[in-house]
Amino acid sequence: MARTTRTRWLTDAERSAWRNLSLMNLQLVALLGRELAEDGLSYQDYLVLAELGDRPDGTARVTELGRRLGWETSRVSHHISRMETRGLVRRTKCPTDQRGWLVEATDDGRAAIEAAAPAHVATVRKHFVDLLTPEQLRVLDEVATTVLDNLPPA
Amino acid sequence: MARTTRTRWLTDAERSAWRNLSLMNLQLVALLGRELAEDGLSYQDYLVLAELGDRPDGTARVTELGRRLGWETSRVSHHISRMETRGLVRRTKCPTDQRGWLVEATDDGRAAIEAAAPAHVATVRKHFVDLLTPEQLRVLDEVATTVLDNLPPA
DNA sequence: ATTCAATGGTTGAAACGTCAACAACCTGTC
DNA sequence: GACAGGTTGTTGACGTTTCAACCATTGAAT
Repeated sequence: MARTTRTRWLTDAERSAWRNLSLMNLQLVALLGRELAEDGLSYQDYLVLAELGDRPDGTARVTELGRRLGWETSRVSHHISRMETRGLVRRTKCPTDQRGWLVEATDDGRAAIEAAAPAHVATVRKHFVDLLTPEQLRVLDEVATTVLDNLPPA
Repeated sequence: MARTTRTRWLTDAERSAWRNLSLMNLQLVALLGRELAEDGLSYQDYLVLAELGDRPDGTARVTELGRRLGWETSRVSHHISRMETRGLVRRTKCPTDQRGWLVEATDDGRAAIEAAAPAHVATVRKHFVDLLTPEQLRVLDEVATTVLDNLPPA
């Protein structure tokens, strides 16, 4: 920003919105994580397994997982390694690109997310979705999309 | 949830809202963190220093900091220790409760956040606040407050 | 005064995330 | 076909976060 421009500080309403939204996210994720722990999964495990489950062939490239989850590639790689150690997922060489790997859930992985999903979804409903009107949900999605579309390319 | 109740899965709109909101938060925090790194602070450092700066006497109890930031006490303790090592904050025994500590920013800490704040706020504006209408911000705050108020006590 | 549950905070170990460096492969161009 | 530059993913080091165990102090009840 230009040195000569005086900083436009945030108004109380602006600060409050950003702060409360962050706090909300933090607390919800923490809650969901504690819940999932009872089923032997972390929230991150759940996200990965859910993403794999969404795909027609049940596999995803490492980079693609990263893009979907908003994780750096390195983070994906480390996390997949840990999940692999625990027998939740498996890596196979990508047939069409020799640099790449396909990640897929093992039977144990599929069983784990199937066991955890109902309680997880129920919690998302109880503490988030069902507290809001369709209109509020629409605005949230709209806002998030707007912000995401305006992020710097990197 | 009752075993007999069939799971009400999320609709696409509900999934999208939750997913995009989380993604938005993740990306914004990452962006702000990279920004602040140029001024030698992490996003977490910034939050702590900002919170201290908000207080009339410039001090806060460890637990109080945790409540405001949504951090577990242990996390606060560890983080304050690291910041103390770097000379950004200082602990003093709480005069009214011998168990407690008061955290306060050092001169270096105050200088650091003052140096970082303008660019930080500008980024929050550019990539969040200024992209949204007052009405959208109002809904965000309203939603976050609703959700936070309905969290389980723990 | 003594006990006892609750609170405030710290610690160490383990899981997690980021960063920079790197190796392997792909793609286009000459 | 060889080179240049970009892409894919891994690794190790290091900082961060969680979890459980723990100690000291407080406040309330007896």
